[in-house]
Amino acid sequence: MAQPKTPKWRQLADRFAAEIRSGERPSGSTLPKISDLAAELGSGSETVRLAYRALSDEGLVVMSKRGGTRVAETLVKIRRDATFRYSRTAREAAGAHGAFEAELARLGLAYREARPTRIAREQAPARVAELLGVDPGEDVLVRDRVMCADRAGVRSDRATVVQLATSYFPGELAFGTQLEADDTGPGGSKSRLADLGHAQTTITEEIDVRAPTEAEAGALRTTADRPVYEITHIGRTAEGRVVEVAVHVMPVRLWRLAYTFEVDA
Amino acid sequence: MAQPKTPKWRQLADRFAAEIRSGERPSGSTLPKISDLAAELGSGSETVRLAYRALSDEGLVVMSKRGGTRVAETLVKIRRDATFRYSRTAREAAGAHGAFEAELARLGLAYREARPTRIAREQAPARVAELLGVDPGEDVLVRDRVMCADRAGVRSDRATVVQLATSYFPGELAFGTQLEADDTGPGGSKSRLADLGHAQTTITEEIDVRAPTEAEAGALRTTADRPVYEITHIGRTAEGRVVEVAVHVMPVRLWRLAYTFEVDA
DNA sequence: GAGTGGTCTAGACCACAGA
DNA sequence: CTGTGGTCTAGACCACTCG
Repeated sequence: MAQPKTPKWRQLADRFAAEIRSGERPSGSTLPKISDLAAELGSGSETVRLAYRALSDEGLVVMSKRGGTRVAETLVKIRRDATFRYSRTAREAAGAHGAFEAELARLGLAYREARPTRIAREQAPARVAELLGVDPGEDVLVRDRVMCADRAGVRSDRATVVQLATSYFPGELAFGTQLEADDTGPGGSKSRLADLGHAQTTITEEIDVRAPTEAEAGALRTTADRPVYEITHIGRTAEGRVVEVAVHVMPVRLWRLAYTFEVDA
Repeated sequence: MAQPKTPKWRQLADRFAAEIRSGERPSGSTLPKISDLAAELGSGSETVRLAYRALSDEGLVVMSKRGGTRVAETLVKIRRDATFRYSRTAREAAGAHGAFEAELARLGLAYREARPTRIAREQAPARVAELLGVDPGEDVLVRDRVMCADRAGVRSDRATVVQLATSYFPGELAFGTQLEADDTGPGGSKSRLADLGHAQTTITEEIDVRAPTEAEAGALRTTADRPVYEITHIGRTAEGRVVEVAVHVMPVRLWRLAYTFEVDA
């Protein structure tokens, strides 16, 4: 039976993972620095780094350039439940980012945006333009957010960036409406779109995992070799018209996704 | 603005990706072998390997130990639409794996199982037992499949393993029924469960991305550093009882996922 | 500014799959 | 069996970031 040998870095990562999960290495404690551990084990530093990187991808440790490698404070991934998130009642119940904020709060984290939402009229990427059914050269409304989660009292420039979210709306529907305002009010842009007579009733989300672009890696403070989710969210009205396309990019190591739906028996 | 320098291996990967997508390097053509290219570029072999690995993760090339590195025959990922997949009509329309087979056919691939479905009465993993609401020590019905996709005329031991699928059913419902048969008939196990009065009406799927276990890496013919999707599928009856939990493990590089659902406006 | 992880080279050796 | 990719060491140098 094709059973490849377990690489040494994997074994090392598994050993540390066990120590972390057993509580032997508590949250916040520092792991040996790469060069020291390599010397101690008689391994190359690259081997140790691969082990640490695997732990980082699993969300067990956080690596930083000066601070060394530490056991993560939050050992569980953020859960994103796409189904309930988008019902109007849920959206308007607890503020604009209700479901998301509640989920973060459960992990002891606070939601924040890294900078004000960027609102612009510009061309959409080709794939988005096609989905929206607009001409590739035509301007659409773009709302672009950088979403963070901090532990209380953490300096803002050290916060964890958890998601990049860019929404696209057809100009015909959105220009000159409250969708161009900084604050879109209770329930957010989806509720305003509904108020304008373009309520989204059918949502399709496509999930892909890929390497981040250079810009994404920078914004998410991750590296080119750590994969990200790319979720393309497509909102359709009852008539089947696409009124919103949103692209969410988020590091795989921070998130777990969930979908609930009904089927005919 | 934090803009990390693009690593050399990324630049090299991007160059090849462009050449592949432009058609300059046609499907099936062989890339220079790692050691040659490294010598030609004056780089270390590891750098070239990282570039090739990134291309492989993106599904653009296939690396094999003797055959070298070739441009992939199938440049698109397999799409898995979870929503339509599970309606009874869709399931029974085109054979047991209707939606999946149709999707593969669109890519010029044929569906096959690597070995007969393994059917056993045994303990479920702790997490699954909890979801099913059975005692951790209690036996449940396990159906375990290894799913492949081949191009026509490919030797069976060379086929691409695309998914490991393990379903768990409470013994109380499943033991002694057709769910233990090799062939569960039209519509598969979900339809049989429905015939027994336990139709699934609400489906929850949780998606995670993680490193494969050693056994999974072997079965999927992938390596420990390439991530896999782990989809936990939970089927509930109208009364809210969990009657099936299935765990699907599949290489991230081969798949793209899609969900469609209705929301209240 | 100092110290950490990150990238890269150079090259030995290993393990697996294909001709 | 042979040649390919895969793993690993050793060590130089780079770049980021936190104190």
